[in-house]
Amino acid sequence: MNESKDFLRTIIDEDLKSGKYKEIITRFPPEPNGFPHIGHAKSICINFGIARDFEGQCNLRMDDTDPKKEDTKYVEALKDAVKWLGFEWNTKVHFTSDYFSKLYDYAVELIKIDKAYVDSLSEEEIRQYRGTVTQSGKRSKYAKRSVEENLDLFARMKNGEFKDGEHILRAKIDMSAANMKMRDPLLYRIRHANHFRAGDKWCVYPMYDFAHCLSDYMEGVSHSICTLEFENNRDIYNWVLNTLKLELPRPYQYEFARLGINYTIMSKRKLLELVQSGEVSGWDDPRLPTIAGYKRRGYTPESILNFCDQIGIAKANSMVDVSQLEFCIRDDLNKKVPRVMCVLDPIKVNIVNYDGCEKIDASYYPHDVPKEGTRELPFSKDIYIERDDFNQNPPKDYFRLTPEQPVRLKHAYIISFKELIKDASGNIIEIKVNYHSDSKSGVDTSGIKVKSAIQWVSAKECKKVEVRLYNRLFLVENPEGIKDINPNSLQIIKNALIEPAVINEKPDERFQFERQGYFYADPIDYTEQNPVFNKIVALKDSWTKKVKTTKTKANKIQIDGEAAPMNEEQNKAFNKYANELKLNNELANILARDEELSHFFEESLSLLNSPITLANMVANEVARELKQTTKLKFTPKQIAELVGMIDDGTISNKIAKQVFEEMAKSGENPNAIVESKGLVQISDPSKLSPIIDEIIAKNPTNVAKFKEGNTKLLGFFVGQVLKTTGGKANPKVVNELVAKKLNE
RNA sequence: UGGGGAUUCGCCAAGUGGUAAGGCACUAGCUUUUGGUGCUAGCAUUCAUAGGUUCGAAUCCUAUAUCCCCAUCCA
Repeated sequence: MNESKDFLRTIIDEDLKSGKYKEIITRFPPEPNGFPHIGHAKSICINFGIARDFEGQCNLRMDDTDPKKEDTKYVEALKDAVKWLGFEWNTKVHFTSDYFSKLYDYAVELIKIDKAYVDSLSEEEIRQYRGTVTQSGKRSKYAKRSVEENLDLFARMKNGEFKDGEHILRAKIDMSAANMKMRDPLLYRIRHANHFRAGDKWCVYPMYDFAHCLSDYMEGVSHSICTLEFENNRDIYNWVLNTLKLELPRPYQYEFARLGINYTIMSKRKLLELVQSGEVSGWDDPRLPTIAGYKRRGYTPESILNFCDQIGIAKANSMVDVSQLEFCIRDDLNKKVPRVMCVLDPIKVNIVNYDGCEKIDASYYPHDVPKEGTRELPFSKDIYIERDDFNQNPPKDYFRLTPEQPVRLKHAYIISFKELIKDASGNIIEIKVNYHSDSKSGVDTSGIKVKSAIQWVSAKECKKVEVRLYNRLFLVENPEGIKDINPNSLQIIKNALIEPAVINEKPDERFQFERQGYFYADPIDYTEQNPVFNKIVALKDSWTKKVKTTKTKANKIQIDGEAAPMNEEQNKAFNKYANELKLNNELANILARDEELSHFFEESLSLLNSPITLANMVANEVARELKQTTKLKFTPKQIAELVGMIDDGTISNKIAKQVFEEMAKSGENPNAIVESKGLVQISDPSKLSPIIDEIIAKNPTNVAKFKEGNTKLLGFFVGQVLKTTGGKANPKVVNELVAKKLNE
């Protein structure tokens, strides 16, 4: 776990501390209309992880409000994913469809308080009436229907008296709301459809915005965590719960950025397209970012969990590099799985001076993996090695077998090149070599230095296996769909050769094929007759990577637009502030452009003739408060009082900010705050000196660093002094004193 | 275009007025019978840009730029 908390956990911490909730309840609320992918895994980790961390609970809830798209098989896939990742839901799986009758009652409630109405506009008309982002919409004439009529109509909608689309239940909010989502959102639609759980019982189905918040509420959810695209829906979420006047505690919605990974597609719609088009073999195709795909490919739940932990949770749209995921699976498997030898592209090697055969005892694990286990490796005259591990005309720094360079057969002997056998067209079909009988692994007395040890299998005893190599499914970083697909994303090797122990002993399901990567015995297609291995991920490879592209950092140039021109009145004010009062242009500009601020400023100026300090206070501090609240708790007079204390040296700017905050919160007079908290600043060097000396004595390493030229540390020392004096030390004086003392 | 979000290294991401965390990637060196692993070191005088406030700004103020979301009877 990271030491630092993400923003959600920070909020929850505060809510718990403030007593807003006694227990933390979250939920993972997928719609069962597709297979879960690694983006869902992120959400699962967040919701179940938070529940675990705060000793609360997380509900698994199927958000099944659209009977047209949902299906039981997706419910099962979702349950599998949660279980596979190692989380447990509380007692049972929840379904929004279980709440249909309660939801219906809430809708009736809304109608009764005249906050919902049955609209009978056509779909097209509804769209038109909604307006656009820049133009407000207009309300349907049906919004005027009486409560009784609405109640009657809604009941008849439920009873199936109308056709799909004939009527619709809407919230009565505001057709001119700037947030489009609040323009009388749809609550219930008529659907004569069979629901996979509710059957034919219902003819009306609730919309997401109505069902979700209430389902959360009914389950006692405290924190309803969803992705960024629901930010605009938060207003409806709150509106529904508030206008129904539900008892506290109630849930609140928080949004985080969904997961994006480069070279992969995460949209459920596009994933479905890939599956249906046959571009992949199914939802569990190992090239897919679905949980089922990763599982089939051989990823471990631990690696996915770790990945989710590493990428963090934030609100900025982001695209994680696949290498981060690959790191997680390598990192996990490195500690766990046996190393074995498999030759993917075999070339025959004949050891001319070796006769007979022998069994070599070889460890499954390298020296740095603290696990035990060995197998017997048959060795004989005829073996196979990887075609790439021999090179007749090696490039510089090639470590493997060449006509001049011997190589070690991993766990066995060193061999030296003797002769090449080629066919009529010049292709190498066999390499003849000599072995060094005194170079056996572990008891090597030959003194021969080799640069590497390569994998091999004995020709007679090795087993033929099928190996499926996966490359990234897409050619481009940000794929749009089938058009970007990598035609070589799957490579099947039918005749790979593997050492016999893997097949006979089956020491594990996952292996590292030495020097190649991690592989997984396919859980479905693997048979005794035709063993199949999926490549999970390649080992890191700093050899083939040596030919690397150099990247250049382009300096981005930003073109700044211009601020809107000032009107006549603003211009007049600006000139007055800049010329008469001698404010700097920035200050004059800020005040002149904001009517509220300029009024505030002029009023305070009439009480205290200190234009510059006042202007600073108003343009910076007052402006901030104005952004956050509509009604200020303090007056221009109080500001004048506060500025007066700065001007006469009673308090420093730093204290002034502290006092200001207090004043903004309580509305108390600055004088009173300063007095009650004893905030008068300390400017007397004789009082400050001992404190500074103490801090210098306590931080010898920082003093040394400072003397070596790290002048930034001056801020550190000043900060420490301010901290120990509770902000009361006069920073200017401290600054001078510290600088003097440090330079002594 | 109205509204809502976001912007800290190639990619994630801490940080909420007092020395710019960490991970991935990358680059060296050491170790290594995996060109793996491990270890060590190196990777942001600067936080989208420009101003302002402050002894001190990634953090506060102002303006600007760029990206994302919203006009499904989907969720």
